[in-house]
Amino acid sequence: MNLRDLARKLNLSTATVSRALSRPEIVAPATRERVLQAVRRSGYHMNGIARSLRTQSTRTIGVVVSDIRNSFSSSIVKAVEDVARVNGYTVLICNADETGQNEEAALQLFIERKVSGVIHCSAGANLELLRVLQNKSIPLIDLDRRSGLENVDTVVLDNHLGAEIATRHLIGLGHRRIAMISGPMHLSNARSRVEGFRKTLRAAGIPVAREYLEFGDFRQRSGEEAAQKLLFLRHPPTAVFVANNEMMAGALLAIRQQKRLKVPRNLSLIGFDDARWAQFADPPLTVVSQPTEAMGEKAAELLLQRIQGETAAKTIVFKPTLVVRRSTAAPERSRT
Amino acid sequence: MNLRDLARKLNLSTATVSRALSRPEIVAPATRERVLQAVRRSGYHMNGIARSLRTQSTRTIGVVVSDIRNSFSSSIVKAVEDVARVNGYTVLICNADETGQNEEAALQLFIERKVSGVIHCSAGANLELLRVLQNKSIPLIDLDRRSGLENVDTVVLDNHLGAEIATRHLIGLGHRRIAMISGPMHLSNARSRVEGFRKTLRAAGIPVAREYLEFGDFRQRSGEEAAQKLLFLRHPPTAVFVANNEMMAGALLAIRQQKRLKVPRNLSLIGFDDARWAQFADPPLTVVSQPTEAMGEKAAELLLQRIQGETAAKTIVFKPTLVVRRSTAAPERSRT
DNA sequence: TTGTAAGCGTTATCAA
DNA sequence: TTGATAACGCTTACAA
Repeated sequence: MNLRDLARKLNLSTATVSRALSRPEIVAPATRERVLQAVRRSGYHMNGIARSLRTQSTRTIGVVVSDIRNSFSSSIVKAVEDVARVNGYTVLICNADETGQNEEAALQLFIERKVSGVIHCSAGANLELLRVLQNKSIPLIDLDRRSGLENVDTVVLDNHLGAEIATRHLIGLGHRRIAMISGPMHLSNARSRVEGFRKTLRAAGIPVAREYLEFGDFRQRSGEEAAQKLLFLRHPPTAVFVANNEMMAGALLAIRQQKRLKVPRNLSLIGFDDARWAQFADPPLTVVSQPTEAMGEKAAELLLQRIQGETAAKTIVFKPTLVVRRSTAAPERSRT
Repeated sequence: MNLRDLARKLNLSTATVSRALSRPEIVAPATRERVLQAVRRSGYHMNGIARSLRTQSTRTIGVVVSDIRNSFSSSIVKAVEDVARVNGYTVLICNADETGQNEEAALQLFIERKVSGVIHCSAGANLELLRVLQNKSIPLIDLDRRSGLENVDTVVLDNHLGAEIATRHLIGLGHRRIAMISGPMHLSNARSRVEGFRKTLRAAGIPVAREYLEFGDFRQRSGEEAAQKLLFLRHPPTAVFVANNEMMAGALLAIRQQKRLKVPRNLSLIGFDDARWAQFADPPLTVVSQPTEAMGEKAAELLLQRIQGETAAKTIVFKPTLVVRRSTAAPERSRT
């Protein structure tokens, strides 16, 4: 059942039926009703593919998230979908699973599927492919992680500040042996967090020991391994700043294996991103919180503006806040 | 840049170029190479919309999840996407956010977008719309929750058994005042869990008090409210079985507000679905675990088979397991 | 207000 | 092995 069949049944032209459905106001009320009734009765459904081909518009926005199982991504997806929905757009979601290759596959897909715009959290995809999108003038938003592309709308957290807040909190508590479990340095957010960490330590006159800086890949497993190394150091740190929530889960796992080790008594722990479980954890986690949903919303809004013709590339930077719970405390006297 | 342009540039017909790209083996090696090179050079990308229109196939599978922020959904999405990818399919995800209306909107969208098949976790959508899909012979899988449709592929957990396991665990510990926070009764999984709970209590000769059965909507907030009611009962329960992880988060919030109340000393708590955070919670949560990823994979595989012509509707039932952690214990002597 | 007909970018049929 | 051409189902000039 397509428009033609419907038109034939009603003794109308396909043009009229099409108009009755897409722009009802320009068709005579009587015929409009006739068409609408026939649609209901016959169970006709528009072929969106055909329409998209004809109008050269899919009203779809492609989203690549870095890791769909990370609650950060869920929040982003939810926020984006919500604003897309009210604007009559739909969302095509792909999971990069923290690998640039998957991200590239997703972008490739978006090109073929002719999405109206793309929101993407870089997992390290090649810039060339992103340039292709730009050349095809597919609006693009960098979210959470800067791709390195010039002249692109960007929605990020002030990661440097986030790391600074975390580090200062630890220093303020009296820690001097402070370690960090960072994300991979090819990601902008990881870089900023490391930088904020380093600068803050230096500003406080605390040397940044090489062995106190571990690099993971923002996934649980790497957090576990990094924590393990840190714990077995000759002079283990008294506090660890973990740069994302997945790695924090891993770190918790590693720490739990050392029966003797109690957080925060023997080790303070501060995380990045206030996942819902952070407050339920044992102990409740002190974290740097980011306004995840707001970031997702903003990205979607920016993208929609771009799609509607806005040309100036904006960069929006959100501010993190410190949420003090019970995983951080002053270091033990005995160990200092 | 489209096929025609490319063909012109190469002095070939569009037909040949098309073939060189879609079925390279039926075109002369020399021309094939020529085409492939031109594609690389010119940065040509297939128009998937046009192809879909022509071939009447989108190779897209639509997924409606009940609540994208629930980690259960993330796992499903990840699993489905993974098997879709290796089979050359892509995934269109929609979030029902536990409301039938959103679910219906998603299904409507899937019809228009001509998805090859649908996996859906019912949030209570009208059966009529699902029948429309069936009439259009769009393969459909019920996942986690039975829609009530007859003759449909189904992938579910043995929820009755899950509730039985949970309840028996509590009874075995010595509890007799056992409450349950259930999901909404219009969802099949909620119904089965309540049924399993009731039957197990009855079998143990424990009366099922009306005020010990609270109904939420599978979201955090409702879990919090339900727990609150339970806690303020004249004779509060000594154990609570919470029917999903979101409501468990809410219950934890409510319980935490009663400073005096310690889990499991004064109250045992058992959850449903072993979300990653359950093991990090304070105390680590005893839960009924379901093989979430396996369920998602199976659903995707079943759907793919259906798309490829399989006609028999299968029902796959996965088995839950008990994961005992530290949120359950024998009831206090003094309160019994 | 409605109808005619072209065209969106592919693939598939048939003929060369 | 390749080419000419007709679809796929819609929207939109333009004409009536």
